[in-house]
Amino acid sequence: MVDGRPVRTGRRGVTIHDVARAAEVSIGTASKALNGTGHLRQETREKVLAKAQELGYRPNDLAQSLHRARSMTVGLLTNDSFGRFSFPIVEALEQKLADQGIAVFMCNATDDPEREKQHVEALMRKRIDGLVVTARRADKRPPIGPLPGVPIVYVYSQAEDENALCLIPDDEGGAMLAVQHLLSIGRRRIAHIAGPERFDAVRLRRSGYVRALSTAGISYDPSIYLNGPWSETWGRDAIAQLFSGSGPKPDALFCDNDQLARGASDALRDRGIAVPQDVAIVGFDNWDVMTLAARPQLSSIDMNLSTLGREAGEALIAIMGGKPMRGVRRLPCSLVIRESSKI
Amino acid sequence: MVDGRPVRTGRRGVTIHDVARAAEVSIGTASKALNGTGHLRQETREKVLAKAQELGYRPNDLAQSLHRARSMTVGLLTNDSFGRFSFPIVEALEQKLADQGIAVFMCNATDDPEREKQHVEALMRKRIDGLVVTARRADKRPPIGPLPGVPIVYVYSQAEDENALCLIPDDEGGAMLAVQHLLSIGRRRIAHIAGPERFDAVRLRRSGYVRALSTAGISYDPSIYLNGPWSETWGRDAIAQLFSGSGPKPDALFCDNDQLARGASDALRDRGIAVPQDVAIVGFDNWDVMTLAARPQLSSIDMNLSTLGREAGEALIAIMGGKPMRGVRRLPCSLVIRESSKI
DNA sequence: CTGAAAGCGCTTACAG
DNA sequence: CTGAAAGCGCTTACAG
Repeated sequence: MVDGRPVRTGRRGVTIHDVARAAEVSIGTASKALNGTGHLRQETREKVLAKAQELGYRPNDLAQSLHRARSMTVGLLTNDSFGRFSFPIVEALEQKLADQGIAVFMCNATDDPEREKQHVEALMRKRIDGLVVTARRADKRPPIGPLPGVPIVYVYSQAEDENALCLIPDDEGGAMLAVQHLLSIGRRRIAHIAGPERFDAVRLRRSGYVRALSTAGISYDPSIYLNGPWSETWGRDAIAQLFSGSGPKPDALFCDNDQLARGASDALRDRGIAVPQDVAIVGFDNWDVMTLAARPQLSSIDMNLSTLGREAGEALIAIMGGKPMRGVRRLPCSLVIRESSKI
Repeated sequence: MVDGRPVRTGRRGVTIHDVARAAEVSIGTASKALNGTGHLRQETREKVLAKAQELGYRPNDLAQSLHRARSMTVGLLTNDSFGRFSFPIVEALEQKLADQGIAVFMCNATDDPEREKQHVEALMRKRIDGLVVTARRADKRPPIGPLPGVPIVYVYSQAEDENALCLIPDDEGGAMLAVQHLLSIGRRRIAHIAGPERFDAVRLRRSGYVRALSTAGISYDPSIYLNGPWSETWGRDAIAQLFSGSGPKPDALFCDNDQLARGASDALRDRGIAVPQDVAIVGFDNWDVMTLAARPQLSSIDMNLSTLGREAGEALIAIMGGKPMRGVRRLPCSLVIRESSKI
């Protein structure tokens, strides 16, 4: 009890009023003590803190946000049916933001523009401070914004939005890494088992493949560049195409993902062709489920999705802090060498 | 302009004051019109709505939540490094909640108890209405709560918390489905390539395997029950163990996941043993990346993770609505038959 | 050093 | 049918 009134904590939980009453100060003073602001006697400050602790006081972020310009929340809009790619991005992003005391609303629109619109609307009502958009897409996506006062960062997704920042892997550079590596181990006839051409990434990787070859003085041979779906099955079928004819056979494969590489590797094994002795292989994604299970284990290009997520978080924080950023930023991939391309 | 004052929308966006001023009513009336509450003249209501639309008014959920008992947000705490399992759950859960106008805060604690504690603390300050905890774990996890006033649902995760609701797949039933199916196609010597024994799920599946066999009058033979890691490599190694000796060979395999099944299938192929003619296979997880790429495609047990996520959402909504639920609920798995166990 | 008061954006009895 | 006022839980000038 304090001055006759019980120190009650209403049905709705303990508020700053309860703390102030218990510490026998005004709520203004309690607020200052709790936030470490203003000039207070050390004694007062400690008393308030002690009472708050005792009562199990938890400040109400909703009330705070009403004053501060910022809600300390951001939205994360995803469209990815391939959770596999977004997961590392989202994980790193969330961690980065959580470290700064920023909470993340997750919204999955599963490629439905109507759901997407509703999500954005709901996020705006929640007064998010920023928005991250991620999605595996064949090509550029329509822009979300502009959202008055809310910066947008696209990650692993590119929008036709010149005012936003886009962070994506450097697909062309990644492909060059792969091909240069194969060249460096002495391969000269490098086939490219590619994904569907409608993907931006596929076209960029093709371009990297061609550039790396031409830099080495090797001209592009369309007969060993093959497009197909993103599956192991297509990887196996591609081997059938490449090795059935009577022409010269490839001595290396660059594959647009690890499933293609795995399929190709299995098909070569079936034909008694040795990897990497007869044919070296480099895949893309560095997906351990594939690379480590294949025999031999597969070299691969890593898109560094965690880095991408982390940098997206850092960029968003910077933008929210008043430092505008825009344009497309391509982050480097890296090469992970395993048995399939050693020696 | 209205009565001399410009209809300005402050730096912080347009508020209900702006709408009220534009519609020439009080903010109380504006509020009622906007919410469809109270008794208003049709004309007034429409005028307010029109002005709100015109000004691009978006109600501030933060302010609303201060009044209503509910913030219309829930927390989602994950600990899953295998994003693969949580993704379908989380996706279905989020969709279910979004349909009810409930937003989801994503928190990944990546198995760090300290991070987990901070996340929970942050969520409480955000005044979440509920919490969902998900994680792939070997065994029961320590309880999060109790959290005053905040119901908790564990999904794909079990806690030593008798006051909470836990939703998990019926592993034992799933295993029985698999084995009964193999029995139904005439197999009698069914090996079980299992995961690590420290997993609750592994012990339960073993029990389902044993029960299904014994119901069919077949006694459990420990020499064809093998534990190992969750990898394709172990699946292949297990085949070496099972088929190298001189004893009778299995005519079917039940594998604790699809990677094991895939590895086993590849190893059988290498030995010239035909699937399903010589050995039929059923895996677990129904993970298309594995089941569809294997030759032949793999039958598998589906844990119906989307259903699990959806039901977790429904349960949480029900509990938040005042209908308490507790205890462990095991949801049925289903069998998906493919070439590896046909005929 | 501390408190009273206004205000963040909204809702909801309560009068009229 | 509409408005004035109190209040949700907190912060922040402004006085004293």
